[in-house]
Amino acid sequence: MNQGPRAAARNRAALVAAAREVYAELGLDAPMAEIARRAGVGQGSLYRHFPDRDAVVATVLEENVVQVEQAAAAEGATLAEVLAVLTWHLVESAAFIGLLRAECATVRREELGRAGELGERVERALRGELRDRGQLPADSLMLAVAMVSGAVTGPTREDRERRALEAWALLGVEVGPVRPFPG
Amino acid sequence: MNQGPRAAARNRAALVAAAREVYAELGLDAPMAEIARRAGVGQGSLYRHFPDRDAVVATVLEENVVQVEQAAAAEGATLAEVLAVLTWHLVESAAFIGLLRAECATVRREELGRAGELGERVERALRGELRDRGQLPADSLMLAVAMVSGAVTGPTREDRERRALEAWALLGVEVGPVRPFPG
Amino acid sequence: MNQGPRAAARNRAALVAAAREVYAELGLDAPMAEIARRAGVGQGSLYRHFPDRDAVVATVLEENVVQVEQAAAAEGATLAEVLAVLTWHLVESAAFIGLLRAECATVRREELGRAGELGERVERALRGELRDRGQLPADSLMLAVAMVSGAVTGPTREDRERRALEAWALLGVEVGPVRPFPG
Amino acid sequence: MNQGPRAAARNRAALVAAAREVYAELGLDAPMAEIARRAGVGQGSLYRHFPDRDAVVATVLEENVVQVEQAAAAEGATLAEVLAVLTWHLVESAAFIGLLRAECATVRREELGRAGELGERVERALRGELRDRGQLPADSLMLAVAMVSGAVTGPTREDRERRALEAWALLGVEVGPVRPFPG
DNA sequence: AATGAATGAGCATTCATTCAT
DNA sequence: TATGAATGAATGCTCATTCAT
Repeated sequence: MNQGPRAAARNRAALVAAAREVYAELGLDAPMAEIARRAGVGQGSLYRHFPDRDAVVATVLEENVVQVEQAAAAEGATLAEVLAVLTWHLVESAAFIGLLRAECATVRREELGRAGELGERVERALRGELRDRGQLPADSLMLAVAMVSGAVTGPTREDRERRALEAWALLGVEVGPVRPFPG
Repeated sequence: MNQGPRAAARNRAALVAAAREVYAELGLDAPMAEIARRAGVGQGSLYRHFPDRDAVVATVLEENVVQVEQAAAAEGATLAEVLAVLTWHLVESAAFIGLLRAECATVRREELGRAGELGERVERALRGELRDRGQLPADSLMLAVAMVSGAVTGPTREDRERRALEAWALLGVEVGPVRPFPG
Repeated sequence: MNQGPRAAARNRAALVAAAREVYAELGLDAPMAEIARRAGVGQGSLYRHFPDRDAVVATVLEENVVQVEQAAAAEGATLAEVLAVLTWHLVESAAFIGLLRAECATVRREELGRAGELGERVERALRGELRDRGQLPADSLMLAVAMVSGAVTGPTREDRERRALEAWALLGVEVGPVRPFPG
Repeated sequence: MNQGPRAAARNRAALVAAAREVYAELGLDAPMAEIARRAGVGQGSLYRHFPDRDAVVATVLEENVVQVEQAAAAEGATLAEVLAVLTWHLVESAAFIGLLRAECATVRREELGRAGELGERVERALRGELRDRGQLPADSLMLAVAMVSGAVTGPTREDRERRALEAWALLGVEVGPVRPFPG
């Protein structure tokens, strides 16, 4: 089963994918063992790739954040499009919801580790899109994002997407078709 | 340290207060032992007063919900006033935030036990206030509450209250002075 | 609810009866609280009447033993009759089974406390009956009793009685109609 | 103290041996921690090897049962020889006594988990030996085993073996020299 | 004498993390 | 580098026993 060094990158990717799944299903305090199991690697390998639990969470969030940044950096991106990507990640990833709500939350702060930094990167990405097009005052944008994050609950993907869109509508903010980046 | 049976009611109250504090600081899955310790009683006493963890959570939430219901039932109550009471509890109680966000959440539902019922009681209380005065479509009210719940983060009481009020403002909903019930 | 000193004897009797029931249903390590509850008295009263768990067990067993002794002391008692009373108690009382099996058992000795003494009293009662009538060598009688005790299992009273009688039959020992003393 | 994965099989064996000892000394509801301690491993390791308490009990009993089955399956086995092996295990293992007595006991059944199945396997093994040679009616064989189980008490191995043999003698059943299988 | 609350040790079980292989 | 066993510190909960009333 040990496929040697060549498998290292593959294993890491499998771990991140497994972690994303597991966090979505069981929440952010899911057992580490479950992540390793679902990635098909030993627990030791998990800890070789990530020093501790926070590092896994941060890596999962990193991917969410990077996609939002990429969407924002894309040629001719509109705020509606960037928010659509952000919304897609909210719907998919319980961890991402936590990030955007809990940036400075009093609760479970410790579990989010580098959350502050990641939250700021989301904010920067959105601010860039906001120039001159604001449907919302710039300072309110992250608040709106937190509010939508609060609304994204429900057992199925569809429930969560519907609620997210209703929430944006209630804020009077237009959002493009919800999708990952690149589409 | 044993102050005898006379202290029973006092102990129960201390446990609820301690639980509220602990939930605010450590989240809803805080150790039971911490609640007992902070209330200054043995763990056994905690379990005498509450059969299990859910009962403690439910009791804490019950108090939040009852105040909202009372505010709604008060003579001449307006929606703004009821939302003000609800907002006060959001600001004070991490558990209450969880209740209003997670009513149908996919994750950790089990930790909220009777949450569904409590969430419905809040909804009923608010719907009663909404007749003929709706600044929001009735169906959107609970969604709006969830959104504001999502916004209520921050290390201090003041942070959280400010963010809550900004969130209501962003939704265009008027809210009275944030306070418990009765004032 | 406190009916004063006059109720003391009544309470004690209720506790013994409750203990007998509880031991039959839940085994000898049933919670003390369950006994008090079923007797309708506070736990404190249980501990006023009995210094500790062993004392309760011993008292329950005492009553079993006394009936066997009385049956043996009765005018014109036959071994078959005495064994019938003993068998009745085996069928009714899980604790009594334990006593007769575990007199010197390596297991759970501690729970039986005065068991040795009680076991000897049963033996003396039976030996008295054995004179000149022995279907069994005298030394084997207590062994036979232990063997029958081992056979008395089953979910219902009827199951247990049937098995007890089959066991005596297998040993070639005649037993009268199974009944308490006095009938 | 951690001797690494190589010790896994050794640890498992140590756990089973420790469990057997502990059950013999303290009964089937002995603390799990005691088993781990006596095996010289952490509690976590115990739970790695066995998912829960029942699994430990079942494993201990499984070994007893398997030896009886093997003795029965051996070329030219006689009932006396099979019962000799069964008797050896009764003398050694308090858990095995419990199994054979409690197959349908009303009390603590739950602690035996798969006991029913194991008890049936013993019965099948014995029935196979019984054909055409019956000193006992077939239906009485398991009752006789239960009876002997009831007789096997006493602080030392020698006490228990002597009482077991006396019990079989009282039933008129011939038993070979008490020994494990293979001898 | 009765009550029932309080206590705190004890137990099964889980899980993050370390480590020998 | 990968593995998965070992570890031991929590954690929820139970229960015998004590004690203020």
